[in-house]
Amino acid sequence: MARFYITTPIYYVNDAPHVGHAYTTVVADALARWHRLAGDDVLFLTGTDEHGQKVAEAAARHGTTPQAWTDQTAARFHDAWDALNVDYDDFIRTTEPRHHETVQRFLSTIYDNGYIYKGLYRGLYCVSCEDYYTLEASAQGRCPVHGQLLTEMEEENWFFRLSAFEERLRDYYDQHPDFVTPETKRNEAYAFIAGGLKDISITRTSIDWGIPVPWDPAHVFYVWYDALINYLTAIGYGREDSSVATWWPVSHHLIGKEIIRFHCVWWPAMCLAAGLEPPHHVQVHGWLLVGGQKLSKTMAAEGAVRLTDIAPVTLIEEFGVDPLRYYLLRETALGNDGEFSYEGIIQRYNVDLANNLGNLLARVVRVVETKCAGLAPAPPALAELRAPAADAGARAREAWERFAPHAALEATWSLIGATNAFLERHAPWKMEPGGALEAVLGEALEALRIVAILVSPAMPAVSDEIWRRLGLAGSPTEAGLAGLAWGQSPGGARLEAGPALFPRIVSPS
RNA sequence: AGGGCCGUAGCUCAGUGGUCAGAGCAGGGGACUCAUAAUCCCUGGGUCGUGGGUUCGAUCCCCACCGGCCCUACCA
Repeated sequence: MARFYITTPIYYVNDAPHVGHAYTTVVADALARWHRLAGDDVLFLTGTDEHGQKVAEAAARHGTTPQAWTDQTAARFHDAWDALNVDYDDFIRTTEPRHHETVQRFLSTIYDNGYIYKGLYRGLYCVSCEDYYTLEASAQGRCPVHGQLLTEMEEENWFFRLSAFEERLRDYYDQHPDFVTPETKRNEAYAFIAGGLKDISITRTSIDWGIPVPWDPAHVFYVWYDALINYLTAIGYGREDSSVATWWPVSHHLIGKEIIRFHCVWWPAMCLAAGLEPPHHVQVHGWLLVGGQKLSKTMAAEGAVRLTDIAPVTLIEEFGVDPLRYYLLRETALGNDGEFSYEGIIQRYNVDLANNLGNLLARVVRVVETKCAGLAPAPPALAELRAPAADAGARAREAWERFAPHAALEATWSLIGATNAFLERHAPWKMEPGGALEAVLGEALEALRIVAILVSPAMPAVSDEIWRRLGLAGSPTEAGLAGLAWGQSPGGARLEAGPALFPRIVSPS
């Protein structure tokens, strides 16, 4: 049996869940659902990143402990994913004991292998940013953001010998051309490696909200160092090695483009340092942009846009869970930046969902009601829609397998379009009762049954509802990919009309 | 500031070293009335950011510039 291990980044708890987080998570969920549909053994992991200075400070500001603070803030994330019908298999929090254990094992191994040493971190510090900049990153000794003079500060830290892996990383990239997709992002990571790697500081003494360094308890690991390792914690690294052997070779990390360096350079190097193969695949996606500007905290603070303030729940209330999921998956090609707008959601909703899909179901069910007493005719074996259905299924399958949900949905909608056109050609509403009429309607119903399956990774609830209204036994997920084959409707089922699946949105605000 | 990605029809985006550069939506024309004023058919021709260069020939290759964005010890 094929296996599929998909991860999202773990989200930093200080952020409130916003549309950007939802985007990544929904994509991962849809991919996981597709693979389950295909009968694969799937492990879908998401979670929260809970260490670091910012968290400790936020907790202090709220007059509570970091642990109590993260208990609250982490809850916002799994609540959001529940609201979005995200069916994750595991939700990891970096404050969990299992994670501490794995991190210490993993980094001790790297230490034992000689890739961690003590050094002096010297950096230029910006008081306003509360952050360090390297000399190269600074604007002639001034903060690139604030323009103030930077002060030089230094700190004794443990360093990871990243520089030792330049050659091995290049070899790995050369031997695994699909390690990072899409190709432009791969090139970006590769160019960074080829440009030369410097050792990086991986511990802090200035804070204590982190995982202690086993061999030097005065230090805690820098957040990113412990965060990346969550992907191994969840599969039992250092605790259940057989599970690592099962899942690590089929691991897929879904990440946003801003964290390419961590996942495509640091992380594979860390794995190599620990004597582990790098992850199997990293899929990078772009950003949702609003009016050409990113949904960032900085912009929000400046009042330019406030979309990070848009909670997924707000959009769910306005459009429904599945329409939102559909929009996120369909609107932009994974890997590219995409435009995010209310107008865009409304258009997708009205055109793709209400007019094409919802209306198709409504018109077919209506004609069956009036002409066939509401009983579904079985599909004919010789059918015009058989080829378009097979084609849509094949294209959708190929698209999901190459992490292209937008293309999978586009393929699915080609079948919906073909079915609407088919109805126009035959005009069953004008036909006399009889075999010919039943054949036409049977065909249309069969196409809808297949659409219900194809649409299930993106819109699970809608998929189930279509299935139910078609009077079919079982469920689309139970039918699986085998259910895509033409001619499986038994016929004779009683259809249910029901209210509009997607009532048109008439007057957008 | 340095490194990187991107800039294609009104909008959102595909795409290729060379026959007329594509799709969806919007717009225009027609058909139909089963359906959520839905559906179906036809249609419009955009200096492929700007200026150079390489080439027999570039939107796709190289350089510069302009604009947007990402990274450079927060961050999908």
